Order: sequence, then C-alpha cells, then structure tokens
Amino acid sequence: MSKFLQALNPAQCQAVEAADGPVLVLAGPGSGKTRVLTHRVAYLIEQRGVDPFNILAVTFTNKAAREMKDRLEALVGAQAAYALSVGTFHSLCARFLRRDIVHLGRERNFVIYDGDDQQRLMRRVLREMNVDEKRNPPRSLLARISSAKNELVGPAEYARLNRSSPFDELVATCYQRYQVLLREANALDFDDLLVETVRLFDEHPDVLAHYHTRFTALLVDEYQDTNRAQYLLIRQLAAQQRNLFVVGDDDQSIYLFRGADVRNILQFEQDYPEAQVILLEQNYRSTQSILDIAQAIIQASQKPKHLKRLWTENGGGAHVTLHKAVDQDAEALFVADELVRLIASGDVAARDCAIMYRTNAQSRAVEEALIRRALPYQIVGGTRFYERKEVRDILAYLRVLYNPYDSVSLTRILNWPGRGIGQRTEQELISWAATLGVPLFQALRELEDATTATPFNARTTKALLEFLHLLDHLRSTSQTTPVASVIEQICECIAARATLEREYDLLEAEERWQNLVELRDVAESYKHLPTEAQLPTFLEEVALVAEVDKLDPNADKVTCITLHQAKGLEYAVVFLIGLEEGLLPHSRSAQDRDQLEEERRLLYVGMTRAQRKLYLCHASERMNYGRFNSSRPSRFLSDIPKALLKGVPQRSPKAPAPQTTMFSPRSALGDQKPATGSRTRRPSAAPPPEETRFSRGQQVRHAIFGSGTVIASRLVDGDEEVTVRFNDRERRLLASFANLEQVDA
DNA sequence: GGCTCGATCTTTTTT
DNA sequence: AGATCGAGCC
Repeated sequence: MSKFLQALNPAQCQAVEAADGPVLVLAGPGSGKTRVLTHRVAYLIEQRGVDPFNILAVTFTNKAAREMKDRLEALVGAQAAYALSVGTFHSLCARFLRRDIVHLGRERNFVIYDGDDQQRLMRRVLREMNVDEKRNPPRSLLARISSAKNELVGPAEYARLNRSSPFDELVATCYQRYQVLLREANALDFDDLLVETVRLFDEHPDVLAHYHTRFTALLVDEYQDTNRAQYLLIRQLAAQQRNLFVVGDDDQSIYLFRGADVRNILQFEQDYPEAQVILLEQNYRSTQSILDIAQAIIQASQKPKHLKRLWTENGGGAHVTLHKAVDQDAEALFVADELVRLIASGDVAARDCAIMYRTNAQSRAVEEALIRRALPYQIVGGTRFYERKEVRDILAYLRVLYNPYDSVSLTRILNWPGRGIGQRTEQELISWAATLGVPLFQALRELEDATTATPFNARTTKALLEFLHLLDHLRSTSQTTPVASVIEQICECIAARATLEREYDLLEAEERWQNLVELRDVAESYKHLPTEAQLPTFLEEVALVAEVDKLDPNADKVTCITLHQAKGLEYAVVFLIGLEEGLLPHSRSAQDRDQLEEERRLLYVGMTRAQRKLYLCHASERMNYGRFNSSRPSRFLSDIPKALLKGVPQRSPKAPAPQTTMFSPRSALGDQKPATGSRTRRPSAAPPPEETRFSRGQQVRHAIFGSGTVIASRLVDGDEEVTVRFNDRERRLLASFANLEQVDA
C-alpha cells in the first residue's frame, strides 16, 4: 500500500491512483471531491511523472480554479502548479481562441459580450427590423438563442428546425442578424466562447492535434453541469488519449436552465465503456442530523440517477431547526437574532455562517435585518460591481481602445459624458454605417474626409470628430501605458468626476466616483504583466469573473448567497430561507416536472452546505412586487420525517432568547457520537501522522529527482510537507506522495 | 437635445 | 416598493 493512502479513504485512494483511461468519480456532497481532484493531479505529477504542462483541469468557477492551484502549490511546488492549466470552461476557451481564432478568419483581439452587451446588441437588431421590443423582449429572444448555441445549433439550422410559429421565425431572423453584428464588432458572447472553440477543433484537426499533444491528462469538475457544447469540447480534447477524469454528482445538477444536461454524467459509461466508476459516499462535512434530512429530500426524487448512499462518522449533532415567521422581515430578523446569539456564544464566527435563498431579491430583507443587528456581512451577487453604470462606461472606453469595432461599447460612450450626440444622431450614424456597409468606428473615420457626403450637419460632425479624436488620442497611449494609468487618463479626459457630479447629487456622485477609483485599483493589480498584455488580460478577466470568485474567505462576515452560487461551498451554520411554494420550488418551475426536480436538488445542495447546524425557514406572508401575498410552506418540507426536525418556539416580544443548546459543549464535530446502525459499514481513514517522519539534515532519495537533503518538514492538512534540496533546486514534496526513501549519510 | 413625470414592469437561477 | 422607460415639454 502506497503511503499516501494515509490521508485518504479507500474510495478516494482508488480514484487518485486509478490507471490511465476514463474515470468517473461520483462524489456526494462533502465527500472530499476537491481533495481527490487535487491529489489526483499531484499523483500524476509525482508518481506518474506527468509534466504539469500537459495537465488540463476544468473547474466550475475561477475561485475553484484558484483554490486548486493554491493547494497544488503546497503539494507539488509553485513551479509545477504554475505550469498547470486550470480554469473554467469559458476562460479556457477564451485562452484557446486568443491563440487560434485566426483559423476561423477572425482576429485575436475580440471582446467578450456579457448579458447586458447582448441585450444592447439585440435591441439594435430589433430596431433595425422595426420589431416591437415590448412584445418581443430581447431577453427572451436571447434566451432562445443561448439554448440553441448550447446545443450547437447555428442560425441556419435554427431556421430550418424552427418554423412552426411566428416567434420561432423572428428568433431565427434575429439570431442570424445578431451573429453578423457580433462578428462585425469582433465580439463573442459567453456561449460563442464554447461554440467557436468546438467549431475550431472540428474544422481544424491540426489545431486540435496541437492540444492533444499538449494536454495528455484531462480533469473535469462538476461534470453533471456540463451542457452539450462543453460535453463535446471535452470529448474532442479527450478523443485521442481518452485520459479523462471527471468528477460530479447528478444529485447536485442545478443548471438545467443554462443548458446543462445530466445525461452527460449518466451516460459517461456508455461514452467510455472502459471507464472506471468510483463512488465517494462518505461525507466528512455534515452531522448525521443534517445528512438525514438532505437524504430524505433527495430520495423522494423520482429521477433516474446514479445511486449513492451517503453516510458519515460525524456525530448526530444538533437537530435541524424549522422556523416559521410571519413575513419576510420577521424571517430575516429571526436569522439575524440567531446569528447574534450563536456568535456571542463563541461557538462560531460570522465567517462560518451563511444565509442562502432562491432569488437575489430575497437578499434585501436579509441585508436590512443584518444592518439592524449590526452584523458584518457580504452579499454575493445583487448589484454587481461590474454592472454599475459608471464602471461599465469606463470599461466601454477600454474595450473600444482595445477593439474599436466593438460597436456596443462605442455607442455606450458615444454620448457619455454628454457631448451633444443624442439618440437621433446615434441612430443616423448606425444606419449610415449600415448603408456604407462598414462598422461604426469606420463610419466615424469617414467623417474625417470632408469631401464625403454625410447625413450630419456641421455642428454634429464636429462633435463626432471630436469624439473620434479623443479615442485616437487615448488609443495612441493605451498600448504603451499600464492599464491603471489608461483608466486614469480616460477619467481625466472626460472629466469623470465632474461628469458624475453633474449627473448625480453629491453623495451618489462620490459613491460612483469611488467605484471608479476601485476599478483603477483592480487594474493596478495587473501591473506585474508586460504593458501590452495588461489591457487584454484585464478585460478578459473582468468579463469572466463570477460573483463567487470575489468572495473574501478571510473577512469575518456572514455570507448571503443564492443557492446556485453556494454550490461547492460549506459553512458551519447555514440558514435556508424562503422555503415556500412559489419560491422554492419557484413558480416559474412549477409547471415542468424536470424543473421541479431541479428545485428539489437545489434544496439538497443548500442543505448539504451545512457542517454543524442547519435552519430551515419560511414565512406565512411575503411582499411581492409591493404587495402582500400569503405563502404556503414548500412541498419539499413534507418529505422530511417530523421526528428529524425541531421547531423553535415563538418568542414573546420582550422575553430573552431561550438558551437552547445548538451545539453540544465541545461542538458537534469535536465530540463525535458513534454513528448509528448500518451506516458504519466502511472502514474509516487511518488517523493522520502526528509527528514528522523527516527532519532537517536528513539524506533522502526520490525516484525521479534523485538524492537530496531535507531542509524542513512540517505537518500540513493531515500529511507531511517536506522541503528537500536536490541537485538542481529545492522542492516541496508531500511525504505521502513522494515516496521518499531515507538514506544513511 | 435634454429634462420631468407617470406608466409599467419586475424576480428565477449564471458563465 | 423601487427601477426603468417613454411621452411630452422646455
């Protein structure tokens, strides 16, 4: 038995040590999935001698990617970790396309359009076609287009397949035009990043061959949430070596709405008949009480799935609490009061607690309650930093400097700050450019030639030319100036602060100005890159950051987060609020059976985030659209056996809080009652080593690196990290992996 | 071309 | 309840 088995349980070991070829790891919540992934990578490097440069790992968020790199840095050293390719589907595709999109006849300096940009572009399409935006909301057109793209259905095919209704036909026409405009702007939307990469690999086998050589080992996290495009992408990349290691849990599939297809994970064994399948069923995260309730919820599901049975050796723990409040404000105050009590007891810190909800709108009541109780908090999502108008406006300048054909950004700043170019002129410019058959920026350039016939009067022409020359001026410096200084220059040239003060009252202007200062500060962190790489990198990362990516794990604050974003996270104490019909399950999902099942899984995901204490809350009345509506408890709650729940007695207004013990004295995790009955059917992992096996000065031998001298050794994460000086350089190794042999000097 | 006021809509979930 | 958007006025 290899030594590193110590730190892992048998199933985890089996996964980490699996031979080459396809591997499917079905990992229940809290079963050490991340640990398996990182150890697998470390194992490939240390034991199989795989060059980290040849490893590609796909994670679900940038945050997960960063954490994986950090953990691997400790396992295999900074240099090896740096050589790894780790990222989300979208960021990896962006990287591939930056390199190779020329093969598709496009330029490398494309910009990435997010939802807001997409809507602006779609509005332009609708206006061009004289279609009523009210009756045909850009969002719903885009939603259709997005699902088409996720299925890799292009405009032509879409038109062929969908001709049963006038709306279908409208979508088809808009889709076509939308793609033309995207291309003209040299822009890709989120979905295009995937679609175009698949197309690139499909149409250019030589390019794909390059990536086959480059990436000999593939790892994919959250495989149950891949959509068709992502699935095909992985299939393309894995086609040659079939060295594909995927991890996922069909019970946690919650992204149906953005095209995720659970069949991808359910059919893995058909796709790769030689696949090894490994189940991770031991849960290390939650108490038995929490797990029992989560299981009750998921087992009531009717869907076909991979069968798993979770168990834990953690003690029974505190009962799960069910709380009914009169309305959303009372619900939020209950949560806040419980938090105050728990934190005051010293058992948990604010950073260990999270409040989770179905919709972002629910965060408002929560936020108010937390403020009233003076609790520190961070909200994930809500009004996002990069969605603030002024921030986007400055970003629009940057994007135009990077890619002047970006028409959405160009029109965004055409009249910001106000320079006498109104909607009428904008419209005129757009249609004139269309007549000339050139991008907007090109049309502006045409104005410089006074002999060209234009639809503008002298005053308007002057304003447009001044704008063009402002861009020229900024552009001439943007390539040779750090991106933070470019932002400063933009702000200076447009007198951003004064502009804001003109547009808003003093307080709000200051707040918005601070946002711009913050944007500059973010840009500052790119200064270590070569100057010419700063702007592109900055723009790309800004486009692809998710809200969870910005969660600060070090801040001692309560986290408020949607159930979707909470996937993959864990907290000692979790409050699930708004467990009501219409909210969870959401009314928009109530009609469809599959969607209803997804709502159930969403609840399951939320519950299994909790380590020690879980609260389930609902209100009998809720304010919607400024109107009170009575709410019934979620149907899912009736799937929980009553005996597993503990209600909290209503407090009389002035009475002190009852001193119920939420945690056993030394905390639920500290003193573990043995788990009951048949659940202890697996051998547990061996206890971690308690003192270091290696010490400074000792001579050791490594199978690949040869002999060396131990510089230091310390216990980390249940294992021993040994720093060894080899001939060429120092390396940090994990004792359980490195198979270091002790040599007598 | 820009402002003010009232009508209208909003809430799924996200890269 | 709050934001956003368009019509009508300056």
